[in-house]
Amino acid sequence: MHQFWVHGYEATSMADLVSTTGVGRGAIYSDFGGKKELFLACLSHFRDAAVTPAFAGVEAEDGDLAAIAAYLKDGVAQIQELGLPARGCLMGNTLTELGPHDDEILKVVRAHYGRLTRGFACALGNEIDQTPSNGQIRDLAGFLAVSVQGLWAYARGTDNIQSLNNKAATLIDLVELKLTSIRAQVR
Amino acid sequence: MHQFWVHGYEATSMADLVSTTGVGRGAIYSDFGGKKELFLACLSHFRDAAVTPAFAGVEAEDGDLAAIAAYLKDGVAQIQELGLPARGCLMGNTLTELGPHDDEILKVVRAHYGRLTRGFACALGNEIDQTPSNGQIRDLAGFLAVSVQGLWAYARGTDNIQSLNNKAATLIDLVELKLTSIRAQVR
DNA sequence: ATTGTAGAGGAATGATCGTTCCACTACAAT
DNA sequence: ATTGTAGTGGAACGATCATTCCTCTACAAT
Repeated sequence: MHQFWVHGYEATSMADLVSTTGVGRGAIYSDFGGKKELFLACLSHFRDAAVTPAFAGVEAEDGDLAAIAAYLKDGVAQIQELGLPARGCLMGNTLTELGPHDDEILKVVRAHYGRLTRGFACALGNEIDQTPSNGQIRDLAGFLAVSVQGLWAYARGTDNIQSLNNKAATLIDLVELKLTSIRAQVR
Repeated sequence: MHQFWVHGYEATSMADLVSTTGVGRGAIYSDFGGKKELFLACLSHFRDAAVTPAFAGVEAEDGDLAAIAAYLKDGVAQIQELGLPARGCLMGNTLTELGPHDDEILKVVRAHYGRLTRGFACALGNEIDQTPSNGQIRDLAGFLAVSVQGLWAYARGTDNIQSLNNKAATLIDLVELKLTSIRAQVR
């Protein structure tokens, strides 16, 4: 998975995968079928092993803005641990590289965006005691998903961890501001 | 340029470039030197022919939030004209694909992010009669650059123009809210 | 009409691509 | 000890990759 994550799909050869995983060519083809099927399996594994634990706090029943802030903060902290430049989000990287060219893969990435939006919407809904289907909440959640992906993409090109922290903090700040604005207008 | 823009660097072969441009192989190599040099020339051409005119309103002496909103609105309108899914931003696509792997290209993309941030900062500074070097303005501008790139990346995977409009409108809405908050705190 | 030159496009370079096949090894089950 | 099985890694497939070289055409300048 890491090879695809760092280098992308096209720039990763089967020889790379054999050498970095230690798994023989034959085994890869008999277990997965081919390069694309292996990649799809990596997307699933990324979803389960990387996204699910990182996003669990937001998706929790009692998720709130603090959970979203923690998700971002942990993400940036993890990037710092692993060293810059970062790998970004495999889903976001894949959307950029293969989104317009492979419907099967696009479906997976779209589902990821939907999941992010849904998770953010629930957490934001808890903040204002509204259902996540509230129009303003849905819009704000969708924007959050796009902005967060923009942040992870940006992380692939910067060597300044502080700029990442600033942008994450600014995002949370803006969302908080919007929430108080919504609360005032509801009242 | 379009070939790189749509398909990315790795997925574009010299044969593709020869057939889509109508320029002979020999001419490409004698004029540019090779694939990577041609790609760098495309990045420059993208900057001058696509970014500069689209971003001119924001970079103008009297740029303001309305100019930023117009930049986004025009961008989405152009995407709608050309049909979804969109091509995204060549700079953003390149950051994701090649950012961590080619320093020379990364330099160009970073310069683009710097340009966006600077343009946004000036326009936002005009809104609150502050210098663009104001800390809050700089942070907000940097966040704007990242969010906008996230939006163009998202455009590569959606077939719903309305969702793009919503996200762009939400971004402007949040920035406006933040500006009024800054104004209140300055007063 | 002759010359100079810029570009098109075919041929061929070695390298690498994804993929298939298969001989061989390692090891668990009986 | 024998059998069954899962996985390794080498050989080779045709296809395609970026790149170089070169021939031929088209056209402007003289």
